[in-house]
Amino acid sequence: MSPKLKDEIKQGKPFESLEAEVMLNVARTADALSRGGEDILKLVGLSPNQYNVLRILRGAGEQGLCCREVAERMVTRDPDITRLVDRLERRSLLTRSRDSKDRRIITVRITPDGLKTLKDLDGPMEEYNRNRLSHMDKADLRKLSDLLEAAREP
Amino acid sequence: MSPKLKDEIKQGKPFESLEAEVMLNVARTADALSRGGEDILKLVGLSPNQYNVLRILRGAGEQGLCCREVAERMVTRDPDITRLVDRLERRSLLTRSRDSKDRRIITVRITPDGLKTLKDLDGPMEEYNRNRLSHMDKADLRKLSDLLEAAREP
DNA sequence: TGACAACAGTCGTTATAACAACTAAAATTC
DNA sequence: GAATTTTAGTTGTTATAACGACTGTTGTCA
Repeated sequence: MSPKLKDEIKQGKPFESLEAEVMLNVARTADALSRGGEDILKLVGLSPNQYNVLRILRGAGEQGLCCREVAERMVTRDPDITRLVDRLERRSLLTRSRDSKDRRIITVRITPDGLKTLKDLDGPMEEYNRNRLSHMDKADLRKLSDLLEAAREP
Repeated sequence: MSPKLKDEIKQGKPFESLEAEVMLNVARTADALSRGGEDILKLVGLSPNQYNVLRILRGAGEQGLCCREVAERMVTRDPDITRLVDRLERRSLLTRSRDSKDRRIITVRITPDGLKTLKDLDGPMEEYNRNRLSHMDKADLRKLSDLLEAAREP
């Protein structure tokens, strides 16, 4: 049975269109692929969004970023950066400091504790990523990645 | 600049691997594509999961489904079907009834109100799906859909 | 048949997401 | 340069998601 037909049966009705099929498959696949990573994050008590913020801050380095910049770089939007940052600050994984020039701005920086937490996760996460997709060859992975970027373009 | 390099800069660090890049792109794309649909659902006060349950029940027809079956067919997992169904029942979009043979089972069925709600959404949702992906040709959409299914296979 | 395992669903609790109104500071405009 | 708009972030509230323990029912098997 074709994979498409299998999904039609699962879903209980045929796809309205190819576009709808893609929409559904993107959502399904995102959910399926994210599970393993989330399980790893649970071991250290981080949500996917918290992990994402820490990685963004690691990338930003010592100068840190303001809340708005963090929000813009997130994989999935989060309308409540304030409290997301709150929780990480409480756990000493990052620091907040008010900018002296523009006093509206709060600069957020990762701490050594935050860096250590990420470092502990790097290996397991990368291993999971590789294993989870090890059944696909490089060419298909490259193609998939490019098509995904194209899909969200406009 | 290549799309890949652009993402590296956005993310603040290079990808560890092609697999990690795919993981990230699936998540990013799922988020980006889902926004428009969620906006449409907000107009009638449904969450994506609630909408998904109603569509599953429409597909199931008059015989309905038990909670476990609904959960299995969902696009994204939801560990709390009970209260998801609670909310829809309170709004008279579905009904619950206990199976007389196996008294553990609760059968869930969509109501005329539920069907009407879905019917009102069909047009706008399908239009959004088509528009959102209208910049891609059919061959690429087909390829993308197939690669996504392959990715979540094992 | 009586103990035990498996299953279907519920419920209590905590944490997080979503929505909207709000404060404070800086930039614009007239 | 006072009034307005924009920007950055916070906070209050409600709804939903996540986690785990729990109840009632059926199936299994010694």
